[in-house]
Amino acid sequence: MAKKVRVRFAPSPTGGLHLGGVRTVLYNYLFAKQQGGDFILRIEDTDQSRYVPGAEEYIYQTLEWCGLQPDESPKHGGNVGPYRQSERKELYRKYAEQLVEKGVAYYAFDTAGELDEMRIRLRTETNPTPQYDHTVRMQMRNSLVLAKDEVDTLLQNGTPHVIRIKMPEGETVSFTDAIRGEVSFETATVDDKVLLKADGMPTYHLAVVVDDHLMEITHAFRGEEWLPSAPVHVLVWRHLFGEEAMPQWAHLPLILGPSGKLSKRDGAKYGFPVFAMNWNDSKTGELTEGFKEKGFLPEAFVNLLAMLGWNDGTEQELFSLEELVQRFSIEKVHRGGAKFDYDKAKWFNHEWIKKVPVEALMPQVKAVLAEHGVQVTDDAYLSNVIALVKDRCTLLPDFWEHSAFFFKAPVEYDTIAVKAKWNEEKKAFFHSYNKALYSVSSWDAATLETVFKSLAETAAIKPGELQLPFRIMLVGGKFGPTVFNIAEVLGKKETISRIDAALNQFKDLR
RNA sequence: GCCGCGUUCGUCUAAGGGUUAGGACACCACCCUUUCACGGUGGUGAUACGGGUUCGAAUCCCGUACGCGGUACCA
Repeated sequence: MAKKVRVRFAPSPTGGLHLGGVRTVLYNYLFAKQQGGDFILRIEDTDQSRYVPGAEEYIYQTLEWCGLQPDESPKHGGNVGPYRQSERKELYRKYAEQLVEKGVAYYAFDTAGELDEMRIRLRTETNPTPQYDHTVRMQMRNSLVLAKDEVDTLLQNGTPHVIRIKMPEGETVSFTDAIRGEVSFETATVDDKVLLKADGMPTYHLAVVVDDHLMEITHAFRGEEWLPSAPVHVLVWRHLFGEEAMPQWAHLPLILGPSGKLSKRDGAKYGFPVFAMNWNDSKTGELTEGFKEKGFLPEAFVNLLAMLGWNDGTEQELFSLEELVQRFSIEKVHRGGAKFDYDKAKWFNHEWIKKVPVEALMPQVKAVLAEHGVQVTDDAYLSNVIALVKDRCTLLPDFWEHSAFFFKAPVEYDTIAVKAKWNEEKKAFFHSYNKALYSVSSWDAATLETVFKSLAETAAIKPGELQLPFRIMLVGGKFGPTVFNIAEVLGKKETISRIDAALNQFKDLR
């Protein structure tokens, strides 16, 4: 029987989650749920200097907003915790030392200064960034060159040191990536990466292997930026737990901005968000806008992210999270990076606003209106309004522009537009229409239109000539849904009062 | 520099030896609508380049170019 599928998303809490990060979460989540497996959130906070307060909480909130809840995490608990690497610190050293004993890793006592010195000394035109690798390690201060008793003394004296992996020289390390197929590296081209830092914390390279093993991770999906260090991870797996126990790797393509790599700067420059939610950096005081606050629906956000680098082979583009869980396949994820297109993103949101039921939009539309000082008390009224205008809204804040007149009677009118069509006959028509409205049998768009048209006929005016003035009376300008629908939603009292008010405004028009 | 990964309309992508290279966004035109949108119909528009393999190549192989990533006691 196959092992239960377990995947993880392992961010470091250093800031907001951008598009690529959330998409990595999404693909992990989709795969786990489809396979009936577990989705684990592990916090990789091994670099204390980069830790940003609030970043972890931000991650939970983002996942919650997107509907991608982990089964296990520092917050949700689980059987293989702790899920924060800083709290697992003590457990990594023994694995690193195990590697030293096997002769595949070594102690290195070089100071930061000595490292710098080496990099400067060896720097040439054709080798601008010398690495700590097989060509230089024998010139450095480490347990490979120092006598054993000297090393022991240094260790006993608590001399600061790291543990580095000893990359073999003439070997080819290869593995199968679920997206890219067989990938291979010459070990001689990879440097002796630090596995355990001087402060006792593991680097990513050690922690990812140890934790994936201890947490029984079966599939490891991560960004393509990790591909170059994959051979290190394969080797650590081989020596610690056996390569056959290694998770199935998949390196996801990167999401690019309009000018290459996607950055916060792109967002500022091109006017679109790159983070899932607003991120307020406590260090810089800088606010980076999020998709949520920009007015995206989580359904749309998830949908557009899923389609950025994956497609099921059909022409379907609109998928709910449930459908994605059903249809997702890691093999169909693309190899190439995808440039993010904000226009397309907005299209997804528009489609989802149209698709989602009115009730689901109520709280969010209320919030939008509240920002403009409108407190909605009548839910039934709001629901009618939303039903009438939702198809016209691309982002949530658009609801204001498209429905403000339902909550505030016009104060200014597009009199220029009225003027062209205004005369005494029409004025008379509206007086009589308004009168008729008092006693109309049923207040619905169809009836209002019938009465409107029959009165127009009596007055011998083409209804079309009257609709524009009517519209302007109700909303103030040349916009909005069908005018009779507006009147229906507005209600009898309000409609009549708006006609009166407008007639009063138009009386000097000539 | 070196290592790795990529490359189909402007963008996201389909087609994985035989298709007039399909769809979506954006753009343009027309239609609908006596408002503004939505919507509908149609259009412009792509296999990076050069070799090879093959009866036949977007698809397989090699090279080149370009892009991206990595090259930290960061993840």
